[in-house]
Amino acid sequence: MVSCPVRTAGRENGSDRISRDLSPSPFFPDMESGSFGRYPPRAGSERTHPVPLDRVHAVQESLRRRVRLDEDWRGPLRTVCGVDAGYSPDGSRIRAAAVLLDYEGLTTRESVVLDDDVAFPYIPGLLSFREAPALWRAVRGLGSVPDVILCDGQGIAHPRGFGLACHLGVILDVPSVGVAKSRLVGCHEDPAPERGAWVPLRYKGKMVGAVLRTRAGVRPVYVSAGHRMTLPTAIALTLHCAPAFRLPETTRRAHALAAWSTGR
DNA sequence: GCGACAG
DNA sequence: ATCTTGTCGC
Repeated sequence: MVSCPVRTAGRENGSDRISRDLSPSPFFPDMESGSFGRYPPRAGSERTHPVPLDRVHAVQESLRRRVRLDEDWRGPLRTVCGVDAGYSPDGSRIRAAAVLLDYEGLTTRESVVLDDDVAFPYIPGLLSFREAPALWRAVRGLGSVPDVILCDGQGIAHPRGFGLACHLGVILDVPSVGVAKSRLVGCHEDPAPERGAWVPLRYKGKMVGAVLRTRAGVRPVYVSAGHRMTLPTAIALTLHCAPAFRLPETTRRAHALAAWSTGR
């Protein structure tokens, strides 16, 4: 892949902000960047195309066929990547952050932060079309390919079995896990109050994920496999990455970098 | 028709 | 997601 000039900026948290290869994602053939306009529409008379749900759903169904729900570890995990997105106050710009941590110790190795125009509205079930393009660029800007990516959103616990974690995992072909803060679909009981307790998240008669307690007495998180992943491994990874707080360190650090109020 | 609805 | 400080409780 052709790489753009290496750009380094900022030094917040002592983290690198290196951005390589800022090319746009090629995974939206029918919907090149801007085909829906920018969101929200700029004051004046900028037109935004209505989202053709049938076509977008078709793209999800198509990509869903590439999801693999088995593991493919090439040895022990060495790195875990956290990704998250934040928005400008007026909602017109999206900031994507990718942070690479050492799996053991969870120390930060490097991070990439970049901004882009928002080109898709927020629609439950279509979050990945709004955030994946920018997150994809951020992850590809890292100096090395992560062994696994933890996403702030659902994996297969999704209306069409293709949440943000699946989308990112597939287009990057990297194992991924979805760790969402709230439920999108499915039913479940309350997991026991202790850390590590979990109950199945069921949807349409299938177990699509787990409602996992990462911290005693605190609201659980919704874990589901994204790509090249199994639920047991997803749960173990989540617990490993969330040793002290409700959310995984991966997500917490990516969030700190992507939050608009902080940073730039 | 009436809710629900990742971030 | 974002607008926003202190405050009640373990």
